[in-house]
Amino acid sequence: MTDARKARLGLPQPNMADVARHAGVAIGTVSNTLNNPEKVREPTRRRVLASIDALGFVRNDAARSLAAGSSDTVGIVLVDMGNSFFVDIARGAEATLREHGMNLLIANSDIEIEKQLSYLEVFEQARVAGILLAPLDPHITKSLVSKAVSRPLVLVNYAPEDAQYAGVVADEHHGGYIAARHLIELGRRNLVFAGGPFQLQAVAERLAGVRRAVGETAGTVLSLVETTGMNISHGRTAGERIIAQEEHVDGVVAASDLVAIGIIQVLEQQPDLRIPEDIAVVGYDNNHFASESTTPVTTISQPGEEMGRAAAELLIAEIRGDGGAEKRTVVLRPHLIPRRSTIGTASPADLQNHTA
Amino acid sequence: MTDARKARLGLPQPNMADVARHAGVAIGTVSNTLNNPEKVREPTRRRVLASIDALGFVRNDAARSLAAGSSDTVGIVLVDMGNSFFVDIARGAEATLREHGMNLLIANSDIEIEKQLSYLEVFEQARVAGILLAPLDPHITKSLVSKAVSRPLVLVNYAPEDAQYAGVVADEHHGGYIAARHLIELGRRNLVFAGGPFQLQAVAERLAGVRRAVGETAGTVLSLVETTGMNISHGRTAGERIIAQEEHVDGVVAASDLVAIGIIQVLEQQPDLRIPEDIAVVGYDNNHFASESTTPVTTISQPGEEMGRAAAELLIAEIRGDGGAEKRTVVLRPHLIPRRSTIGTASPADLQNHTA
DNA sequence: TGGTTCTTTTGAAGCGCTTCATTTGAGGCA
DNA sequence: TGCCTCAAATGAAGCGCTTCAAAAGAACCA
Repeated sequence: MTDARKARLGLPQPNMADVARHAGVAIGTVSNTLNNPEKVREPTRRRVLASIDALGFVRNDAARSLAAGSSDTVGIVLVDMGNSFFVDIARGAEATLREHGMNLLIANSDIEIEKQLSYLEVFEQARVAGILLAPLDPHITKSLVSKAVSRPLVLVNYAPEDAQYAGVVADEHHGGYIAARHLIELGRRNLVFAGGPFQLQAVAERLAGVRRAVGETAGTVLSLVETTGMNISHGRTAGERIIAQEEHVDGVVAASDLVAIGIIQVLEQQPDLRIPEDIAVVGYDNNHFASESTTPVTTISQPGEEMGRAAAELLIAEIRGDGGAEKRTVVLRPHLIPRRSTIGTASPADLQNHTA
Repeated sequence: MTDARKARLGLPQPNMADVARHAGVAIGTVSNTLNNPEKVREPTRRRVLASIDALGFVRNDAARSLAAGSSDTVGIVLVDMGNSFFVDIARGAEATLREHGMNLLIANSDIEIEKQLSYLEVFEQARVAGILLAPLDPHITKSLVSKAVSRPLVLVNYAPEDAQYAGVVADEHHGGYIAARHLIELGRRNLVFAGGPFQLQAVAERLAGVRRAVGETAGTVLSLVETTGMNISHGRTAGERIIAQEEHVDGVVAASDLVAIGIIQVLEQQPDLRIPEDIAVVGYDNNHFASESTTPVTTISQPGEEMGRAAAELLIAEIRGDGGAEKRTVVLRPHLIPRRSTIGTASPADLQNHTA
């Protein structure tokens, strides 16, 4: 059977015993050459490595992790691979894991809870070293997580109340704050916050941040335009409501880039309104097309990559850490990316890097 | 050591022997219950399943694939997770694999050859059942592939000349053809093909398709605007060249949506030019923002998901197939998605589904 | 009841690796 | 030379599963 497989693969698929024989050493020495090179004398090591090369040996990870009781692969379950935010998280996590000699395997659950569970189980079966979970909806997640996972796990983009798991989240409040600050610093005093529904936690927090900034500067007023969703058509609706407003609005904080784009599309059709001279718009999320649209949109960039990195760090600590270290929740700050929709054709250089 | 691990995980992590003991059967019976249920008598099976549930047993995949000599997981190496085309491929592959009870693990290589190699090796070490490789640049890939992979492998979006591997590709020629046909059917006779550089194979093929369509209809002329790249700024440059052209152009086939958007941005600034009445524009790739821009862009949609599905089918056949079945290359056709940039505000219903 | 056939269950033999107690051998010192 | 020490190398014992030849049971007929 095995021979049949070998034949089909066309290659002998040598194992450690073959390497050991070829190099004239014991099997344990081959293992040490690979895993504890400092325990093997230089010439011996050389010989073993040469044999590995000669035979084209690739160590069998299944056997390795079976024997060792653990693997050096981490799994991440992403809710939506179509969303660049999650892709950034994966990228960040991967970079950090790589620095620690570990690998990242990605599973795409496409918002379907069932798949999310199924992949959690795949990782569980594979006995991965740890799991990163980037859920979309907190509620759904909650029940998920406690299920079936008996492995180090870190939550990304979701703050667990029960300190059972470590987590990494973005500081939405701060994002709203710096968006509004940016407008205020540009001299705008009549602001609108557009997006919704407000009961979405992220939206609520962004709004709170905006409110704080508005409250800090006397003479600034804020009105709200609540939408039922966060895509372009919702943005258009919001735009029309903004135009219809009695007072002259000179600054808009949109809860997403799509909403911002929709608003801009409507505003641009008004012959007497110029962006940003008459009205400046800030979006949120740094979607690809926020920078690609006719009027590039100033936006709040989620710290996706940093979140991924931080999550990986936490996970590694948890994997290494013997026993129950406290489960921390790391909060990372988004930053502002100034573009034409607020600063016009001015050089963005002097406004760049509002990372703090 | 193992006990320490168990303790740290907080759960006993029972194995098959535990289950067998608990159910009062032999270990082989537990295995059969899971893998060959038809070989186990109903009551016995029930008892075993009950025990599995009671103990919270999760089978160890490392041991499983070590013993069985193969796993039921397939790996895919994506060059660019930020590109929705590749994400679609992964989605399609995943769907098909799932129907066959297999799982898909995604590795993101971010255009870095080194990472691509490294993940190929990870999959190799993990002894995955097979590998899907979706490279970006054919040249790079060629050397890559033959290296280090002794496992069923299917190439997506790259047609291997040497029939060493099966592959799935999109029919670029057809894409160019239907883009031009669409314009011709709308009565346009003075076309431009914009994009480049022309030595990119995909661009060359799309252009060939356009040429064929133009050649088929008497009275239709085609001029070329070659760009040095395929993003929005290249599109703007192309747009200016189109405006400068002496003859009146009434239809444009752009080699990418970004180029199309750039062109549209320039054209829209001409006061006397209306889109699509005076000039219609077709893009390519169905990028997200092609549909989201102010003037939604008619585009050729790559059959990403179908390609993923087809690739998975091929791979499964190869995994199952004993011995060297011929390595096929499946060619899939893209289809047209009509939007405002060519059909204006007309209902797209009667133009939809130009899938053939 | 005994014999025959077919179904179900059993459990030992690996799969290829890591681990670690043990052995080997080199080097230093008297 | 002999003895001791410490570094290097050894190889047997698992890790948890699948497999499969063999044993046990069930079902049937004479």
